[in-house]
Amino acid sequence: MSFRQVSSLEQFAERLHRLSPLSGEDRDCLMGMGGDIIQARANIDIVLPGTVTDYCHLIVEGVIGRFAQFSDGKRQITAIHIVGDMADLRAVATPALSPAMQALTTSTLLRFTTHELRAIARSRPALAQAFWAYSAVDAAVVERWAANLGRRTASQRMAHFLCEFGLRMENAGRGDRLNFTLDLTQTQLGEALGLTPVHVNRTLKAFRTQHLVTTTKRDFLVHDWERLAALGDFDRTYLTIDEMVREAA
Amino acid sequence: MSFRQVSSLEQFAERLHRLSPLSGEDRDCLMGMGGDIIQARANIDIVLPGTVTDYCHLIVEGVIGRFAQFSDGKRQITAIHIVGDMADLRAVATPALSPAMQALTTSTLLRFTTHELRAIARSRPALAQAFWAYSAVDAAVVERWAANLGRRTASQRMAHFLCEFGLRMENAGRGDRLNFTLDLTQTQLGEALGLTPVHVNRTLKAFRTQHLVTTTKRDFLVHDWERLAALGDFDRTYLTIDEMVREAA
DNA sequence: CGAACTTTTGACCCCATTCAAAGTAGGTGG
DNA sequence: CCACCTACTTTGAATGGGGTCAAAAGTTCG
Repeated sequence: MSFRQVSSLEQFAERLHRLSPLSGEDRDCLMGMGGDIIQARANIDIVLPGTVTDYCHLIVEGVIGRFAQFSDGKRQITAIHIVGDMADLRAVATPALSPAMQALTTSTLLRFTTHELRAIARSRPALAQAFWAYSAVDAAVVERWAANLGRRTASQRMAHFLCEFGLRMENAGRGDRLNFTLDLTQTQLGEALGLTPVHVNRTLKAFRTQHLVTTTKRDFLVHDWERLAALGDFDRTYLTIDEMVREAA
Repeated sequence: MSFRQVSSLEQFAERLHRLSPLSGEDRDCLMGMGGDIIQARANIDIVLPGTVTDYCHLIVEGVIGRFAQFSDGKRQITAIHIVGDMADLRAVATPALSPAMQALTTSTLLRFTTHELRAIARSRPALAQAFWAYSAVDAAVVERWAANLGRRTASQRMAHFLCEFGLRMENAGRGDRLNFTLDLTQTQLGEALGLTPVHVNRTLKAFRTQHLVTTTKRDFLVHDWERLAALGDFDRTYLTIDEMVREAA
């Protein structure tokens, strides 16, 4: 495996460990998994809607989106994943429920079989526990996002999204919450926010004129995090859960 | 324990078993759990937003809603639970992430400690596996709902909701998909659908004049399931996963 | 039988969509 | 290096779905 692949797998292991302590052996067991490398250009579907796959996907490079598709062809992106995320770990628990996924930028993934993951979960209870906890955090993020989609205006959704994405990029070691690359087209952003591309554009423009953020190409510079977080009603708790979980344990 | 309490716990055990086979002993272990009885009238919060609880809640009677609350006080209901549902099982994996919950009607709950559930999950891998699968199904339902909130019109959301709720009532043995009681106020319905009470009313009125459904008080009678499902882009797959999971295994 | 919720309806407004077109890269081949 | 193509961003004008405000008509229950 290349450095990048090992490194993203290590990130995943580290995240699991923070959620639920793993022994050195548990960790070795994870790192010893055999996976296939998958490359995908932007807008390529990695898992088609309605498909049952026997794989889980770890993001090595790029941005990928989980989505639902409607009969009119429209898509709603329900989760965004970046380096170090295992995008569809819950498929280990219920293979019939693997979500549809799409590469949003040129991406590299490491693909593992649900079979292998289930096997190591069976043999190592600490890993099983950590996997479940990881899925639970993912579910909480989606739930929070559902709330945003239901009740909030375009700028509130955008603000929340920028806060969340910035923090996650920071956690993944790709810039910080005030300065990161959000390499999506405005159409893709619209599919995540439940807005039309046109309105995404207008919303961003408003943010710029209010001096909330500056964008050069797709690099975002946040000028006033407090104001952005207030606007988006952003509560960092649900993202920094790793720490809370440890305290509670 | 009363008949009702035992019966709802059995429903929960049965559901787990369909997701991931349990032995008789696993089942006994579940049925042997000690829980507190909780009663709550409509609109009472069972778990306050932002609270960390050490409990999981099984619905014995009534309808309860999981929700997120915003700083302006508005709420978005992210999941609805009825008899036999364990509403916040994922709290076993991550106690810090127990969602806020509210009784939507007068309800009876059976409350278990996450500690006890975690203990039996640790001692019985089959149960741990089943718990994870149960949480995964819950997450898939929430994800589907997020998609609806993001991209669909009021009538599409309503149609989808009625289809889903009807099927779940049928599965729980409370009427069937064409004929069930949806005992929520239109305000509560609005909080689930991301709509104002006024617009919920108008949407229901439209359904009535189109002869999609009839409502007497809060009893719903669906006249044309096919049309309702088509309107809501309802895909039953994600709810009848129990069967699919068994085929895949 | 009155007080407090609900459901229903009407009138008006606004946020976001739709439709349309111009401007701006980025990339490819001649 | 320019011409051209395709994809993305930006802006304008008109439309509409759902929100807001307000009030009346049912219900439920003490």
